[in-house]
Amino acid sequence: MVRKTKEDAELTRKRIINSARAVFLARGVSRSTLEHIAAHAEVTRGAVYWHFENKTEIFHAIRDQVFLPLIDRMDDSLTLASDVDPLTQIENSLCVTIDDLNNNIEMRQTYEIMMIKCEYVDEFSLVLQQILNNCSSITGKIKLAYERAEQQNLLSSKLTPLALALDTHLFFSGLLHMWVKDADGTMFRHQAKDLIKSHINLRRKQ
Amino acid sequence: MVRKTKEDAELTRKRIINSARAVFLARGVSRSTLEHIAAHAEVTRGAVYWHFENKTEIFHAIRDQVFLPLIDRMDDSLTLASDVDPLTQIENSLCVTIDDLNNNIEMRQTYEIMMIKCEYVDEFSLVLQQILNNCSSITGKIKLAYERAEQQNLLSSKLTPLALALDTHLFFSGLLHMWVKDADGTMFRHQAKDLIKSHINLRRKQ
DNA sequence: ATATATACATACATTCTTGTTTGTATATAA
DNA sequence: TTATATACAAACAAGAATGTATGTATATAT
Repeated sequence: MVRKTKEDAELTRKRIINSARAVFLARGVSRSTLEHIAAHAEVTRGAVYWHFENKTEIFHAIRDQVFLPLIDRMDDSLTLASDVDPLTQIENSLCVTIDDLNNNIEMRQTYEIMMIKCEYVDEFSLVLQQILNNCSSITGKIKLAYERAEQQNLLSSKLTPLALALDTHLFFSGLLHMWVKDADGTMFRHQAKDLIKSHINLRRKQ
Repeated sequence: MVRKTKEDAELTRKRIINSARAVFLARGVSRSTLEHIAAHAEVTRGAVYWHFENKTEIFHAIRDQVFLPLIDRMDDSLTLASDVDPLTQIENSLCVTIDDLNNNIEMRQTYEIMMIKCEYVDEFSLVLQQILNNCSSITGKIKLAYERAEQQNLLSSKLTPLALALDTHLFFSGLLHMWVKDADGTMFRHQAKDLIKSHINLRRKQ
């Protein structure tokens, strides 16, 4: 029972990726073997080696599946014209990400893998650079929103839009890390949106 | 040349720990073998197995060496009576941690290992719980400082001390993560203290 | 209809890594 | 002074994990 149709093969590929995500999450990337992944996908390592060169390539496939679309959406929600004020726009874009984490299992698992089930050495260390690049990109978008807020006289503080954006970005970065670590949800997950609201309210005039 | 004196043995133990830190940093915890660590310490695995049961125990030794004293100091700088105002006290305690990271190589390397060179699965997953516990402890201390600031009418906002403390903690958590990832220092390390100042200034009246 | 490339499964060889066991020189206790 | 425990080194055994090589049934192209 071999030589499937192209659609079958593509399905196998996706099953391998999904299995790898589950295995990475349960055992960590390093301790996950291609045999584990293959077994979970109900194929042999032969199939895995056919579709991927090695474990690293599977890792990147998982990452790209979640993060490539994510960046675009983050961009959109901060850049697109909107009827709400810029501060609410920032608040919403952060909340949307939290919603995504809550609703999208693949995204939640991928975040967890990237944050606490992966060691950034050797082939993985270049991912760190990508993360830093995304950060400055996102910070830039937030800064633009704060500049609009400043023009509309919505800000309470004398901080520059850049300083506000960096502070917001660091806040959200910390929130995401804690969100992931707080698996039972009692400490951060249940109040994540409230924390975002407070963070933005701190900037609002009055 | 065996059977050293007790002082020699303790020295060997410390050399193993220091070597493990270096090896963990370079190769990640998972890819570091006891042979790597032993070779770096210029001993054999026999010595490693004499002093430690396995790699996990070395990991915890490294962690304890840095984090046990750290918690106390963080406590002190926030709780002890001081002549500066509470907001400056918070600011200083955060800056001190940044100074520590800059000056204390062991601490810097340990942070880097814990944050991006370790997978929190199996035996390591209970560390996550410890981290969360530390977080709520630190947040509690910051909250107390904000309460004093509120009593002294130093705060600009209508946020509760708890909300302010959580926001500060998440900000600092994000800053530490970015500080570690920003290895060349161009993005966060060089302006870490300014970011802290801005964060606190946002809370100051006027 | 036949040839070929595809999509795997199976088998093999090699390298790591670990844990344990054994050996041993020497501080140290008695 | 002798016995014993200490602080390792060295050797051993076993299992994992990886990559590759080989086999093969069947879509698909010609």
